[in-house]
Amino acid sequence: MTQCCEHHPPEEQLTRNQRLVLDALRSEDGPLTAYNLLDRLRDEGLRAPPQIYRALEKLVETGIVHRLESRNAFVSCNHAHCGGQGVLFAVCDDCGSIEELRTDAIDAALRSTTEAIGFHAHRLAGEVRGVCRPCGLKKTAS
Amino acid sequence: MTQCCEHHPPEEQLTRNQRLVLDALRSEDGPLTAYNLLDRLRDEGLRAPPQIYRALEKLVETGIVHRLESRNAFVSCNHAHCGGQGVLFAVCDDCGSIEELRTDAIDAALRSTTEAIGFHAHRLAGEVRGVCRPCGLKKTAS
DNA sequence: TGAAAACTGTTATAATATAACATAACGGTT
DNA sequence: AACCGTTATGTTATATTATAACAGTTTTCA
Ligand SMILES: [Zn+2]
Ligand SMILES: [Zn+2]
Ligand SMILES: [Zn+2]
Ligand SMILES: [Zn+2]
Repeated sequence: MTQCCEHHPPEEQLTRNQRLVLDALRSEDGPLTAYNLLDRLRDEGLRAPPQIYRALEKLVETGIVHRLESRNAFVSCNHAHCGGQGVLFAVCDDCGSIEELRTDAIDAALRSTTEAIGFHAHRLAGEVRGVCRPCGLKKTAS
Repeated sequence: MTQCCEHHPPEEQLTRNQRLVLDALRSEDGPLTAYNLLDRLRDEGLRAPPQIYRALEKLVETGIVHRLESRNAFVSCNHAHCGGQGVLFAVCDDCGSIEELRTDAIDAALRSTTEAIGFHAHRLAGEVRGVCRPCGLKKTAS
């Protein structure tokens, strides 16, 4: 969370804009788009898209924040991603909720798949569509 | 390729615009963006983005074409995806080449990961970043 | 045949992201 | 302190990606 290993720069080194963006993402439990963030941070002096995108770029690079590709949105992460594990979201087709999964169980299978074609895998990024537990229960109830 | 099972509508049923877009994608070995396609198909009478996006929507829905999220681009597929297997691309960080992988080997691990949280998974969509075989060989050579 | 559904063409606009440039703050060296 | 390279910032303008909305046409099929 704070600093799990030598790979991650400590959060204290974040710049003002990076910190503002990160805090905004943390204070939200779902994903936010760059323009959502811009709206929320205008009062703090962030007025133009590049300011947001630059902060996001750095945060994503260090793995504190992930980009949710299918929605052009960003979420803060409280996993570690130390050894270079992947980033995988479970996205509910019914309610749109998302949850980040650990890829540990998948990594071995993934590796064998890529090795078969001589591809040297670094990390997986993906999304699983499906139905979350609450939505599943609602369905069987009805 | 043509029709592998009852899930896929036969390609003969594609409309003119869908066929034009599909053929354009097939004639290219890499991914194309919607606007790339628009440029290539202007002479065939496709002049506006919605015409391209609508065709793509249908093609992606039926699984003949995939969307490469990290690039906002589209690629034709020659796998089957019958049982609802996922869509997974290996993307080379060095040369940008892409290759579609089968997800069979990782489906089980994925399932156990999602079941652990009560999520009922339908299908995976993702990308593995890494280094492709040719680029790997170039590196060790140098 | 005749209504519903799907596809088409078109214009306009929304939403997402980056280029380019000028300035300011930071960090280490002399 | 003065210097210099690097990184971060603010700003304007623009590029890129995607959809809304509407009118007309074709296809499907009861
Ligand atoms: Zn994470
Ligand atoms: Zn749900
Ligand atoms: Zn495929
Ligand atoms: Zn390569």
